[in-house]
Amino acid sequence: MAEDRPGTDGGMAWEGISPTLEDVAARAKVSTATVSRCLNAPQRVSERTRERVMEAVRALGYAPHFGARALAANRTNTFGAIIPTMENAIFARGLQAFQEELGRHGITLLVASSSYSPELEEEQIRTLIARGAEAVLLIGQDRTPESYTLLRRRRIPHVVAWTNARGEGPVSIGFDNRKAMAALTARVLEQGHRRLALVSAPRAGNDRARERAEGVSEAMAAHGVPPADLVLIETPYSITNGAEAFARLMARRPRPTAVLCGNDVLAAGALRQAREMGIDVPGEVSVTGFDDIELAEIVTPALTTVHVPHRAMGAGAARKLMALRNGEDVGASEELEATIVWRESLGPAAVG
Amino acid sequence: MAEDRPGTDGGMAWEGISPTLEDVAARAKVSTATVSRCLNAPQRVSERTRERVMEAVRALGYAPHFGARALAANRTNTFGAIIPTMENAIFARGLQAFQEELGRHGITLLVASSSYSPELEEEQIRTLIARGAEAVLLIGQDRTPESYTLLRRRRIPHVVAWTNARGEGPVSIGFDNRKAMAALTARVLEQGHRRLALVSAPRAGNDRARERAEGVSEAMAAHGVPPADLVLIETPYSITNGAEAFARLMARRPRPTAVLCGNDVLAAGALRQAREMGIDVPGEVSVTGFDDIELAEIVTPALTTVHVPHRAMGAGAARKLMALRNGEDVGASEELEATIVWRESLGPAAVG
DNA sequence: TTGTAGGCGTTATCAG
DNA sequence: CTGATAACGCCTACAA
Repeated sequence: MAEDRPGTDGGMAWEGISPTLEDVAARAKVSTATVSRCLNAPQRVSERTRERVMEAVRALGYAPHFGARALAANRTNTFGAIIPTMENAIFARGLQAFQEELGRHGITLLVASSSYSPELEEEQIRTLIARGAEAVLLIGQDRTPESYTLLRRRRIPHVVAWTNARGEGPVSIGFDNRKAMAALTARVLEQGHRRLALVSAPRAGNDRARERAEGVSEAMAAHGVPPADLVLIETPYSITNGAEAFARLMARRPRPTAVLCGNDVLAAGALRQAREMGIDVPGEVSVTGFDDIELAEIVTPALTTVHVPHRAMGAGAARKLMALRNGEDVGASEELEATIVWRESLGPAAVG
Repeated sequence: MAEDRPGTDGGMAWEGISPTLEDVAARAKVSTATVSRCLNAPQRVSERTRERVMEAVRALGYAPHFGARALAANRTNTFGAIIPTMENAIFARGLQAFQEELGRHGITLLVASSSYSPELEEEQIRTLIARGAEAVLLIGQDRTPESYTLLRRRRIPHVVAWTNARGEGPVSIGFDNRKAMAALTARVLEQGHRRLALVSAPRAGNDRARERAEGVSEAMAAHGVPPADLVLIETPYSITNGAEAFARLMARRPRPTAVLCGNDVLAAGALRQAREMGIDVPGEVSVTGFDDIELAEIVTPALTTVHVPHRAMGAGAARKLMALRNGEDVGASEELEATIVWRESLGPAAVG
């Protein structure tokens, strides 16, 4: 049963191996060049031959070899994105919008995650480049200098999102984390809270976390509360970690009356722990989040948080990158607004 | 400043273009073959030359061209996975485990999402194949016949997860959706509930949803409750949809006393709506979920749900695929256990 | 241990 | 409109 090679026999080609341009050409009795044209510039081929070729393509189940195409044409129609994590939904909506916008223009997205590690991110950048990413979306500003060197050397357009970078450096599209967190903190202070705690993500290698923490201090100072009084716990984003951090905070005497969380996931964990400990939110303690993901309105009590323009950032980043790839100018960085969403988890400070 | 070409000058290479093996070879004064060996089989190169080569690699920031490598070596060390959606966390944990297991063996993962559309999935399969995926993870059993044809023709190992497929067809690793849902329904019935409702994902093209619905009917029949009495609403997985479905159910007279949801996300929506409508759960109505994602223990009341062995499926699928790719035999399909997690959202049926 | 050279599947530049 | 043919960057016998 084992035949030799498919060769140019007009019969059923041997199944089991990826057909190539040559196989299609043989079956359609044309040259490989013509097949290639049928696929890439159909209008440059006569109707009759095109039909014959397409028929052969279908019959053989032919699909062009991506690597070979990248090699020969030096283009891939592929963009890359590196996000810190896929484990929670923080980046899901933004990435979805990014993807949709690219998809509309026939561009494929390659996603990698860095686990909040600059070294890992540098590695991922290398991988994306090797795989032919023509443009790259990055989150935030903290990364190794080599990461930027790599991208610049290869002339690969890149944009940083989830942050607002003034001045030189890469083009950014995002919001001012410090300003947003300061505004939220101001609201908390206006409710009479003076003993504040912040559950932050580890700030090393995470400029968003750092800026949010700075925002808290800034607002405290502006309201005449010594920033040094802030109780700060660093812990990676996860519900469990949020719960643990909250428990530790509640063990202090005196207790903080407001617990600000670096994002909604930590805040959800804090709420779970509060319920478990029988602590009333916001009656005894207020809790706030950051991001306004769907989770924020599901939990009880619903979270007061900062609404981040996820979709706008994702779509905007896609448009900027496509423009850059096409050699157009996209101007300076773009600042979007983050707004405060007041829900039930923030209330007035208890007397005393 | 514009030089001609980098050539073999020993000085600083011209920055701005991706260096190739040849560039590295020139700088290290060896042949391209030696550089290639340094990268792929370091032990076959003398210490001295290897150092020189690696130094050149670093200096030039060289990274091998993925496409070229795939073309020449006919291997990519890349696996693919197609999941129905990235929008909610249903598949996050399983995929994470899948990825970790692959990463341990130096394999890169390409992820695509099908939006629960068999046609889109077929398209994604083509794309993954074209990009060199050497093995593919799929979710569930419903797909176009062509999808399987494509994979078989190319001899691409594939495994289906999140389901348990007996008999012929592709190897599977997962749990029995029907059995799990039947077990959960039995618990509900034992609590005295007789007016049941099911909020399911659209069953067309989704065997897991179909089997779960069948499980409900099966358990009802076994308990002497006419399956025809089941009120069924189909709606895509999302919190908002879950909330809307719940509202519609509560508008019926008589109301169902237990609302089973096809997954935790829908159930979370139902709970939100219940709170909004001032309906007590489980006092007036019981609600159950499916999946046991983190969300399930965050919501109020915490969800009674089916714990799905996400991580075990992901890791197991990775091991099976790697074995298959290496030509080993992996035996038949593997059935894992899904267990019921009893939390607060399920209680006894109100009298009357 | 190292170098030479052919080929992987595709695109693109030429002639016909 | 179609067909040769030379790249593209890398791997791998095969030779030295």
